Amino acid sequence: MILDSIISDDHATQLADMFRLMGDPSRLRIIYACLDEPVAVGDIARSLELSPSLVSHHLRLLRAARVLRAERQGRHVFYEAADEHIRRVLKDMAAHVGEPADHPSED
Amino acid sequence: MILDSIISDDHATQLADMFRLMGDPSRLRIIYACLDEPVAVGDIARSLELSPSLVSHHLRLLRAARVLRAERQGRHVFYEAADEHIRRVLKDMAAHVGEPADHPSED
DNA sequence: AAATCATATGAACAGGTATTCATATATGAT
DNA sequence: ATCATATATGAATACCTGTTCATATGATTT
Repeated sequence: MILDSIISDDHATQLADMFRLMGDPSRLRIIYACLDEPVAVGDIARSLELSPSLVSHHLRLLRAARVLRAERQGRHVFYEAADEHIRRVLKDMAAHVGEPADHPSED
Repeated sequence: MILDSIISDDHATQLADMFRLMGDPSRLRIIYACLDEPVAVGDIARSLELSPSLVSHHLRLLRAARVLRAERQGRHVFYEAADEHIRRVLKDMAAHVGEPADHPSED
């Protein structure tokens, strides 16, 4: 029996890299913080009560993976979602998590 | 300046847990393998060239998080995607990864 | 130039986790 | 009952990564 939904190792690794980036609470909150509008690093740090250093570390990863894009303006650097896919993925996942369990016998 | 897209720590942690599950290549390939139709554990293992033990470990996590649902049939256990959100999230992320970089100066 | 603010970076440590191996449980057949 | 097949589970290990702290770079003002 042959499965038709198999993806290549390369593709899986690439996708997994993206998901893994969203798989950390701090990083996910950072993504959410600048999902709808560009936000400066310091503002992200303040509103989420995370150290600027930690935020910067995470932003570097998110930028490198093209989850967020950066734009310098004076001494501030503003980050925002890279594209619509990111926004939709987060929205769909939120919908999934928000739903009550519709199948009774999960452990 | 107040941000409007901030999510609670709880919600972020819940979402991050889901994403982290998809953040491993083996686990992601397992999800893809049974995304469109129910597939038995052994078939997943064979087609992905992973040990049944490893597949079972991963399936347990995916089932507990309601990413996949299981159904026993004789001595086989078939796994399939839990709902449409899962399928859409994977599809959107694939679209994102598949795209060429549209912003030139990322590192 | 110095000084201050904003962001980035490097090293180091702690906690987590993917994988393997051995073993157990469950279902069906003889 | 035993045997074979199919999944699941527990422990052990090797690797990875999120966070903190100290320090560096970049930008603006005086």
